[in-house]
This record gives sequence, C-alpha cells and structure tokens, in this order.
Amino acid sequence: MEAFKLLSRGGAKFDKQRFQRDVSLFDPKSTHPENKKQSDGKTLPAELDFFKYSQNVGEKRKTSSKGKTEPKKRKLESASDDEDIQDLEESPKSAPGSSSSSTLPRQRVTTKGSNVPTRIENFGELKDRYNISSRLLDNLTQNGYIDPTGIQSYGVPILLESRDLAAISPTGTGKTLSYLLPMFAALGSPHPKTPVPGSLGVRALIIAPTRELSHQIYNECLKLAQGRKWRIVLFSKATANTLSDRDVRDKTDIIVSTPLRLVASLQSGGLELHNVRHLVLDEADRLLDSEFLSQVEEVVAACTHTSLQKAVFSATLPANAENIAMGMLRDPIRVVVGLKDTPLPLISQTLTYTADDASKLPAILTYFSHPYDPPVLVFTSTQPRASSLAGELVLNGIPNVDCLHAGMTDKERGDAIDRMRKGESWVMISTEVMARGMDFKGVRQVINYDFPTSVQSYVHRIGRTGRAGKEGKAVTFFTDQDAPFLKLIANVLLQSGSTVPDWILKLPKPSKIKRKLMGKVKRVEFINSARRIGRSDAIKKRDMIAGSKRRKEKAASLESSGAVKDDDSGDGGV
DNA sequence: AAAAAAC
Repeated sequence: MEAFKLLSRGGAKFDKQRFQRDVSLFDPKSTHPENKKQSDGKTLPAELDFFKYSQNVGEKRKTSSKGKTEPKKRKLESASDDEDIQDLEESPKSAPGSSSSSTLPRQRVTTKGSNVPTRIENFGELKDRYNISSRLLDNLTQNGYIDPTGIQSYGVPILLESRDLAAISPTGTGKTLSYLLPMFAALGSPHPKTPVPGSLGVRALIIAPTRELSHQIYNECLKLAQGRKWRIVLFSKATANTLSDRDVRDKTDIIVSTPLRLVASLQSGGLELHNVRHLVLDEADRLLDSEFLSQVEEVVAACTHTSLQKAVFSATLPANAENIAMGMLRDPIRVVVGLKDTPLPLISQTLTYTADDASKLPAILTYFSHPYDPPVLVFTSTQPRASSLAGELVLNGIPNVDCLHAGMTDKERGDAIDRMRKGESWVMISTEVMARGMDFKGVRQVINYDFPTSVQSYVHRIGRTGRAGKEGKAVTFFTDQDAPFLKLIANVLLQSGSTVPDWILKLPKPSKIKRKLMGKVKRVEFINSARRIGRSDAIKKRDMIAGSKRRKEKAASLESSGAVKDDDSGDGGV
C-alpha cells in the first residue's frame, strides 16, 4: 500500500502541486520588491520561473505569503503520506567565528514518509541520541566537519534509525558524509579478529558510477576510520583477487565499488553479499539509468540479509529513476534539500553563443586570454574531443593543461587526478566521467565546451564548482545545433538565480515531433525563432545567421568530399 | 536525444 502511494506520485501533476507550495514558501521575500513580471527575464525570481515548465499555472502563482507557517494544511491535499516542509532560512548561529569562506547557505528541506526522525542541530547530539562513539565524532571535527549541512542533519538520524532513504541534495552539500557517518556508527566496530559464525562477510556496500568517485568515497571512509582497524576495500582489478581469499573476505567491513566490478565478482563466485546490512547507491539516478540498471539490480538481489538498509543519494532524480528507486526501498523516507535538479545559487551561470563548432576554440582561447581562476574544469562531449582540445590548448600556450577521460589507462587517470588534487593542473579537460560527485576543492570555474546532453548532466557538471559554500562560475557554450535543448538549460539557470537573455527565453520549447525531425529541421527552426525576436537583438540574430551560413558551406564541402553519410539512403541499417 | 562509463 505504502509502496503504491509512493510510486503513484511520480507524475507531472504531483510535481506541479509541490512546486506551487514551494512558491508560497518563497513568497515572503517577494513582499517588498513590487511585482516581478514574467516578461522581464532579469528580475524574475528564479523560483517562480519554474512554472514555465508547465502550462496552466498562471492562476495559482500568486498564493499569499502565509504558506511558510501552514505546511500541514497542504499536506492533506497532496497525499496521505506525511509530508513536512522545514524552512531553514536562518543562518547558522555558529557561523561567525568559523571560516567565513565555507558557510553553506541554508535551504528549504522537504521530507516525506512515515515517522520521520527529528533532525540534528549539531553532531554532538548524536552522542546522546544514538550513543555514537567519541572517536567517530573526533574524526569528524579533525577532518573539518563542524556543523551538519541540511542533508546531514536530516539524513544521519534517518539512517541511524535503520530507515531506508532517498536523499536529494544539491552538489557539494555533503551527501557522502550523510551516509558514511551513520554507516560507521551502525557497524560499531571492525570485524573481530576471531570471526563470529553467522556474521561473516562484507557488512556495508557503497556503489558509485565511476572509479574516480569510488576512490574519493574510499578516501572519505579512511578519514572516518582513523584510529580503528576497519577493513575497507576499494574494489578494483587488484583487490578482486585478494577478496577471493575467504579469510580476507570474511573480515571486510565496507566495500566501495563500481557496479560492473561487483557483478564480475559475483558471477565468478568470488564474492558473497549475504551479510551486507547497509547498501548505498551514490549518484543513484546515474546508477539506475538503462546502462547500469541491470548490473545494479543484480548486486541488490545478491544482498539477501533480512535487515538490509538501502539508501539512494543524488543531486538529481528524474521521475523514472525515482520510481525505480522507491520500488527498491522499504517504507522509505524521501528528503529533498533545495529544489530538485537545480544548481546552487552560488554558482553564477552564463550561456555563451558560439555559432558553430569551429568557433568554439577561438572562444575558449579568448576566455583564457583574460584573467581566470585556476583550476578550470572544461567538459567535452566525447573522449577524442577532450584529447584534441587539450592538445589545441597546449599548442596555443595555455599552461598546465590536463586531460582525463575513461579511454585513458588507470594509471593515466590516477595521475591526472593526483595533479588535480595537488593543484598542478590549471585547466582540466574531461568528459562526463568527471561530471558527478568529484570534489576538487579549488575549482572556481567550469566551462561546458560542448553542450550537456541533459539537464542532469548540466547540473552535475557545473556542480564541480560552488562546493561547500564557496562561490563558483559556470560558462556554457552553445551553437545552432544545441538550439533544441537551449531553453531547457536556460530554465535551469533561471531557477537557480542566474540571468538569461530575453531572446533565449522566447525560443519555442521544441515539441517531440520537432525533435524527431531534428537532423535537418532544427537549424531552420532556430533561425526562424531568432527572427521573431525584437530588433534589439539584431546583432545576435545576424551572428547566428552568419554562423549558419558558415556551417552550411562547410557541410556542403564535406558532403562533396563524401565525408558525410546520408541517412536517407534507406538501407534500413538503423 | 545521445555519449560515456562500468570489466
């Protein structure tokens, strides 16, 4: 019954209602500035503009400012599950003395589920409430964790009370610690020297989509493990062999791994997961998308312990991924910090028009000819493009350029990460492999050299900056080809408080049919819609058309040289 | 919608 309710609220209707509530929560702020007109892209409050995502929302937008005090009423109208909205708008009292640079802005927190445990105000409470060891708390403070972030203050008690959890919290807000701390607390102590029959084998498992992220999580584990003989294994080619040694395997406390590595070990019979009590999917939506799903399901199925606790974490969780996740969890609690699929406002975002692919290199060189804050993280769409861009930048005299993608060897990847961590890389060119979870503290600027292929990708990529309360800057190049998805990303900018030129907002939202026809139609669509914009944007329009001409000429020359394959050939290969 | 990543 419970599960059914949870599953049934993934639709658009539910979301719409939920965001109407969000608006009323934000409303108090909008009392002093007069009316914010939707037509004015510059002053529109980001949170209101979310409604551009859906139609028929005009009526309810101006709900009065009483919302903040009356979440309970709305609770009843939306769903019968408990839903609670906590406004954590006030700044933390302990902040003044501590390092001013890393004060994370408080964000609204929404919880949903039965009997949600009370949040903690500080880590010290954990000692009284859950009898957490002093050593573990010491390890926290020694590693610079002073005050719990939003997701930590809610997530830690939930997990400590053995509940399943779906946690959605923006990039750089401390999700890793939210699951590691309760995990260590619940495990209590490392496997005893003389194993207890019946409790042999791995007790906790953390899955992440990339090796680099697994490694980073492993490092975080080591921080919390200081002073005790926890056996924590970063699963890789090398450790797979040692773990087939029964003696080692039986005494392992925590495994951190990518999915396929686990599947391989399960299938070879070298790994058993029947004693796993805590399972975490980090970057859950990525792990639950089509390429990873069957692998993850196999691993989950192998965790057969009756008191298995499952938790999923991400900054983004599209409806389909959420449905799958909720189906896996048992009487789950869902916690959302801030707005789902939305970057932190402290990342200032801009969209930069580069007519076509050929114009991107000059554009990025121009960017680097101005002062910039290294390290800069640059994203490309493919591995070859990452390598060649790195090469081009080196040729053009940009210092300390680095490259990282999954086509490189493990050693090359590791070395690149090391240089990044040491601050030796000033410009890091990479693919989607770096988009999620990676925490390079110094990154102040992200450049999307190639347009991201989804809102989720965008949110995660730019989330490599603006972490732990620091400010960040994100620049996204777009070409004529990217037009169909430009508005999608533009709306994300608006939601998170960045400004978008009016002419982009006036672009039509591409219909599904149009997208299908994309190959040939889209450029024309874009130019046409550009024509509809006002005279004030005449220059941009001209640029776009010029860019389009260049592209056409190039395409023609390519076509005549036989380099472009014709998809109308009708041989049915696709 | 489409590439990347996982061994």
